[in-house]
Amino acid sequence: MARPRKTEARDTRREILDRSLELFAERGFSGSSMRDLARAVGVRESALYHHFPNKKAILEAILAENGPGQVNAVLSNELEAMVEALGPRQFLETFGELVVQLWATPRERQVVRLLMAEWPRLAAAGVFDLQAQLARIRARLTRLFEHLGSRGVIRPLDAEATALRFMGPMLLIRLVHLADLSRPPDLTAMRRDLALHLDGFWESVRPAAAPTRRRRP
Amino acid sequence: MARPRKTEARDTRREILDRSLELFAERGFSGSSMRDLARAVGVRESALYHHFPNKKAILEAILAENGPGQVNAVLSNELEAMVEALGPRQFLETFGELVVQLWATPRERQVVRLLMAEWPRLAAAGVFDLQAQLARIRARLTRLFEHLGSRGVIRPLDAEATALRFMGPMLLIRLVHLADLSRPPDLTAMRRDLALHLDGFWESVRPAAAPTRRRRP
DNA sequence: ATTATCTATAGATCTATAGATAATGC
DNA sequence: ATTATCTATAGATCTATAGATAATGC
Repeated sequence: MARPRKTEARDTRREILDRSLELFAERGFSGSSMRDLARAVGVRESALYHHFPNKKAILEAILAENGPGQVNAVLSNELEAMVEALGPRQFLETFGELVVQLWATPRERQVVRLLMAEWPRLAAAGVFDLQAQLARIRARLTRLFEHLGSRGVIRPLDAEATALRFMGPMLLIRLVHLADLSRPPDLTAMRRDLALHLDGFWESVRPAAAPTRRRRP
Repeated sequence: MARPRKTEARDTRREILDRSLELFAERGFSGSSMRDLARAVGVRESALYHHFPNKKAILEAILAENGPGQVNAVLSNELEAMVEALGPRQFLETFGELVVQLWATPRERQVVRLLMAEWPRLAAAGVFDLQAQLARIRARLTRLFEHLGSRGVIRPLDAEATALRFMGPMLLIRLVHLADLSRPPDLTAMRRDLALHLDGFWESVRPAAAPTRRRRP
C-alpha cells in the first residue's frame, strides 16, 4: 500500500510537529535526525519531505506555533486591572496558580527545553530571540510596578529593580521544577517555592502597615 | 612530515579541549563533528583519536576540568567570615564584583552555554547534574542566611525563601548578560543590574534601622 | 622503542530526491 | 488530476581504525 485509506488517515503534519518537538527537546535539534523523526512519527523520511522542505523548516514551524505569542502569555495587558480587582495579595496568589497551569504542560516544558538549548542559533537565524523576549518581559513588569508604586499599592521602590527581583526567582523555579523532562514535575514542591517567593516578595514591597510618616531634616 | 619538530610542538591535548569547548558551546555537542574539531585545532581527525577514544570522552574531559568544582567557586566556606569582616553592605558589594570577575571570562561563559544546552543528557550520563548543583547552591545560601538571621545581621526571615530570592536574579543576570557568546558582554550594564539586585535585596533583608521593639498583645 | 602525527579508507549514517503506487475528490 | 505515501538510491558527511612516517628520548 502507498497512500493510507481514509479511515486510517491521520493528521501527519500535526504528528510530525508534535513528535519533532518531543525529540528536539530531548536530544536537541542536531541530535535528532530526519530518520529519528520519521521513525517517531511512523512514516518514511520521504513523507517528512512531502510536508516540509527540510529539517530546519520543521523547527521553524514548531516555533511559529509555540514561540513569542505563547511564551509570554502570562503577561497580558490586564495585569493592572487584575491587581485592582483582586487586591495585590490575592493577585499574587492567582498569578502563582496561573503560572503553574500555563508552564507545567508537557508542551510548554518541551518548548522551554528547546529554547534553552538552541536560543543563540535561533536568534542568529532570526527565528526567535530569547534575550529580546526577556527584555520585553522585564520592561512590562517594570511598567506594572511603576504603576503600582505610583498608586501606593506597593512601596515606591525602583521599579526596574523590583521587576528583576520578581522575575529572577520565577525563572529559577521554572528551571528547577519544569525543565527536566525525564521526570514528571513535582507540582507540590513547585507551588511551595512559588509561595515562598511570592510571599517574600510581597513582604518586601508592601507599603508600611501603619503609614506613619517619619519626618526628615 | 608526520610528527612535528619540537620547536613547533604544541600542547595538542590542551588545544583540543579548548577548541572543542568553544565549538560545543557555540554549536552544541551533536552540532560539532570530529571533523569540525580537528579543523579548529588544525590537525587530522586521527590525531584527535590519538588523544581521546571518542567524542564523548572529549566532552567528559572538558567537564572534569570545568565542572562542579569551578561552577560554584563563588560559594566558599568563608562567606560567613567575609560578612563578619566586611559588614553585610560592603560584603554584597564585594560579592557582586567577585561574581563579575568569575563569571565574565570567556571560558566560564562557554561552560554555562554548554551546560544550558546539554545538562539533561549530561545528568542522564552521570557526568554532571545541574539540578543537584542548583540544589546544593540553594542549600548553602539557606545556611548562610540562617546564620545571618540568628546573628541579627539580617532580619529573621525564612532563610529558604531568602536564598531563592537571592539566587533567582543572579541567575537571570548571568543569563541575560553573559550567555550570548556572539557578542562581548556589556559589563557596565551587568554591574548596574547586579547593583540594582543587591541594593534592593539588602533593603528587603536589613534589620529595621532603629531597633524599636513594638509590643504585641 | 615510543610518541604524535599523517594518509587512506571502511562502514555507518544522514539529508534529500526520483519515481512508483494507490487512495481521494472532482 | 491531486495528494500522501512508499521503495530505492545518490551523494555527502560522520566516526573510527589501520598502517605509514618521522621526531623524540632512552
